[in-house]
Amino acid sequence: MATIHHVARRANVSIKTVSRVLNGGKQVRPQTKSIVEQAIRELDYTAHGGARSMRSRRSGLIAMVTGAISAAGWVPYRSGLTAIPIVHGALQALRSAGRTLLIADSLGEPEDVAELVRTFHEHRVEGLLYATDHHREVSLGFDLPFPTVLVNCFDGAGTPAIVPDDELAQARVVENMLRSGHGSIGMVGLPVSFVAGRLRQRAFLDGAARAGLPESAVHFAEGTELDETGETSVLPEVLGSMLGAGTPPTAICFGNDLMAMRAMPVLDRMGVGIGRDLAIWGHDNDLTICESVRPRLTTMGLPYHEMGVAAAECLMSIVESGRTGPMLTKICGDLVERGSSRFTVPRVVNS
Amino acid sequence: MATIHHVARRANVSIKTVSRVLNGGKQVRPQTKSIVEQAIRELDYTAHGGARSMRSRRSGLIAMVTGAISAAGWVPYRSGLTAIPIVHGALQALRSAGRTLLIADSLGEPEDVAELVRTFHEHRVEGLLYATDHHREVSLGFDLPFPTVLVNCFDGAGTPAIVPDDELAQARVVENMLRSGHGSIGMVGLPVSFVAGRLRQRAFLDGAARAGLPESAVHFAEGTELDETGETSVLPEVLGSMLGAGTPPTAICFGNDLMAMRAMPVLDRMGVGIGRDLAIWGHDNDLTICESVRPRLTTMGLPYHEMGVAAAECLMSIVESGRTGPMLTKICGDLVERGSSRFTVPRVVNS
DNA sequence: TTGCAAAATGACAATGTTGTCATTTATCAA
DNA sequence: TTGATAAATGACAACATTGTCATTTTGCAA
Repeated sequence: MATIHHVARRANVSIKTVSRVLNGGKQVRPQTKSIVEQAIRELDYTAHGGARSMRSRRSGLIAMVTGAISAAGWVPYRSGLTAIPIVHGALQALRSAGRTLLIADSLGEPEDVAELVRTFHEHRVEGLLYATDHHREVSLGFDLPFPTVLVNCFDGAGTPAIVPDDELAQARVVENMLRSGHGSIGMVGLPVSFVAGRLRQRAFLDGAARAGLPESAVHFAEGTELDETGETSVLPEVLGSMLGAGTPPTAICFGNDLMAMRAMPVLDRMGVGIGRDLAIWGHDNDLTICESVRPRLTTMGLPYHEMGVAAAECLMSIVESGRTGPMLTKICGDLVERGSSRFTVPRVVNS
Repeated sequence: MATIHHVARRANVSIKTVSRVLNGGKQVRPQTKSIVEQAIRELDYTAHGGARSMRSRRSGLIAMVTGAISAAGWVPYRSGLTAIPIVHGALQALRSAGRTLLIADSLGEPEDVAELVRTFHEHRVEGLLYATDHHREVSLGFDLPFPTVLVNCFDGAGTPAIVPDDELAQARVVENMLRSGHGSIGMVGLPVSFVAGRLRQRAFLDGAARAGLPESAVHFAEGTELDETGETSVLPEVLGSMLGAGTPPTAICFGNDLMAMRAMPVLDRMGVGIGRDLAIWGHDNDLTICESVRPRLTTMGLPYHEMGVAAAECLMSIVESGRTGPMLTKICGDLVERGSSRFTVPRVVNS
C-alpha cells in the first residue's frame, strides 16, 4: 500500500511537502501542489489516520453512545417512537465538518457504558455524544477522558446538554387549543414519572390558568405507559370520567401520537366524534401514525433531528476551542396542524 | 497521558512485556502479568489504537454505510418502516467480538458513497457493511479497498450479501392462509418495481397454484407506493374490484403493515368485516401498527436484526480468514399470528 | 546585478505501538 | 550439579505520519 514516502518519491519532493499538501496545501506553490496531487491520484494514496492521530493528537473521530438504536424496534416489547433522528442529525453535522462518527449502542445496559468509553478512548475519539431514547436525567458516574455533550438527557453535574423544550412545546399546544376558541380543555399526559410528563403537565396547567380558564374547565389525567399490547390501557376509564365531567373538554391533548391513535376507537365507541364533538392533539409527529389515522392527527413534533445537529455543533465547538459550552440548551419542536384539531362545525364555548 | 513506556517503567519491565500483556498475556509469567496489570490500572492507561494499527495493520474497526438512518423518519415525506434493526444486530455482533463500528449514512445520495469509503479507508477499517433500507439491487461501481458484505441488497458482481427470503416468507403466508381453510385468496402486493414485490408475487401465485386453487380463486393486485399522505392510494379501487369478483377472496395479504392498516377503514366502509367476512395479513411486523389496530394485525416479520447479526459475522469471518464468504444468504422472517387472520365464525369454502 | 525579506521546501526527530530476533531465566532429566 | 531445552523477557527497528527548525528558492526594490 502506498505511503507518503511513495508519493514524495513520485512527485520528487520531500514527505513534508506531501504532508503539507495533504493538510490544506498552504505554504506550497500551486505548481508543486498539483504535481503532488497528481502523484496521490496515480498511486491511489490515502493517508493513514492512525499515524496522523499519533503525531498530531487529532483523530477526527467523534463517538456516540445511544440507546436509540436498540429502542428502535427489534426488541419485541418496544415499539414505535425513537430517537433515531438524533443520530441522523449528528451524523450529518459531523460529516459536513469532515469528522467521522464511531457509534455504539448501550443496549439498554447503563453499566456497559464505561467499557464503551474505554473502547472509544482507545481510538482516541475527540469527544462524545451521549443520547437517550427519551428525555430523562442520567448520571454517567465516572470521569470521561474527553469532552461530552448529552442529547435528550441531562445530568446533575453540569455537563452540556441539548434537550427538547417540553414546557414551551406544551404551552404552544395550549395556545393552539385556545386560539380555536375552546373553553374547556383536557390533557391525557405521559406518566409523570417521565421528565416530559412532568414538564408538560406544568405547562398545560400554567397555560390554562394564564388564559383565565376556571378550574372546572381544565382537565388533566396521567396516562399509563403503554405496554406491549395496549391491553391494560386505562384510556376508556380516563376518557369516560373526563368527558363525563360537568364542563367536559372540547379539546384534548394526548401524551403522544400512539396514545391519541389508541384513543380514537375508544372515543368512537363512546359516540364522541372527532371533528364534531372533540378536537385532539398528539405529541411526537410520528408520521406512520399521524398520516394514517382519519382524521389525520395534529401533533407537536419533537425536534430530534435539530437536537442532533445542535449537539454535534456544540461538541465540535468545545473540542476545537477547549472551552466548555452552555450547560443546557432547550429546543422546541414545531406544531403540525392536521385534521384532528379542526371542528367541522365550530362550536365556541364561552367561559 | 500515560503511554506504554510509563507502564513499563512503573512495572519494571520492558515495553515489549507490557505489549504482550495487552495482547492476551500469553508468554508472560502470571506474576509479571499481574504486576503489569496493576501498573496499567494505577496509571489509567489505555493503549493508542492508532499506533497499534500502524504497526500491526489491524484497527479493530468495521465500517457501515447505511441509508437506514436517514430513512428512519426525520425526512418529512418518509415514514415508518426502517432497517434500523439491521444496524442494531450488526452493532451487537461486532461488539461482542471486540470490534467497533464506524458509521455513516449515505443520506440517500449514492454518489457520496465513494467519499465515505475514502474516509473509512483513512481510518483503516478492516471491512464494510453496506445496508439499504429495503431489499434491492445495488452496484457500488468502484473497487473497495477492504472486504464488503451487502445487507438487504445484492449486486451483480458477486459480493457476499445477506437478504430477506421474500419468496419463502410469502410461501409461508400462503400456507398459513390455506391452512385456515380459505378457498379463495388475494394479495395486494408491493409495487413490482420493488424486488420484494416481484419475489412475493411469484411466491404467492406459485403457492396458490401448488395448492390446486383454480385461477378464479387467486387474486393479485399491485399496490402503489404509499405517498406522504396516502391520499392517492388506490386501495378502495383495488379492494372493490377484488372483492367484487366472481369468487371473491376470504383472505387477503397486503404488501406491508401500513397498507393493511390503511385498508382497514376502507374495508369497513365497504361493509366487509375483518374476522367475519375476511382475514388479512400484513408484512414487516411494525409493532406500532400491528399492536394498535383492531383486530391486531397478523404479519410476516422481516428478519432485520438477524440479518444484521449474520452480516457482521459473515464479514468478520471473511476479514479473519482472508477467504470470501458465500455469495447470497437468504434469511426468512417469522410469521406473527394475531387477530386479523382469525375468523370469529369459521367458514370453510370448498374449492 | 545585488541584497533582503518572505515564501517554499527539506532533514530529522518524535509519536506509541508491535514484530523480529537475541538474550536471559526457569525447568527438568540425567 | 550439569546440560539441554523451553519459556520469558528485552533491545531495537519499523510503522506512517506531523512538528520543529534549518536551508533553499523566489520575488522584488534598490
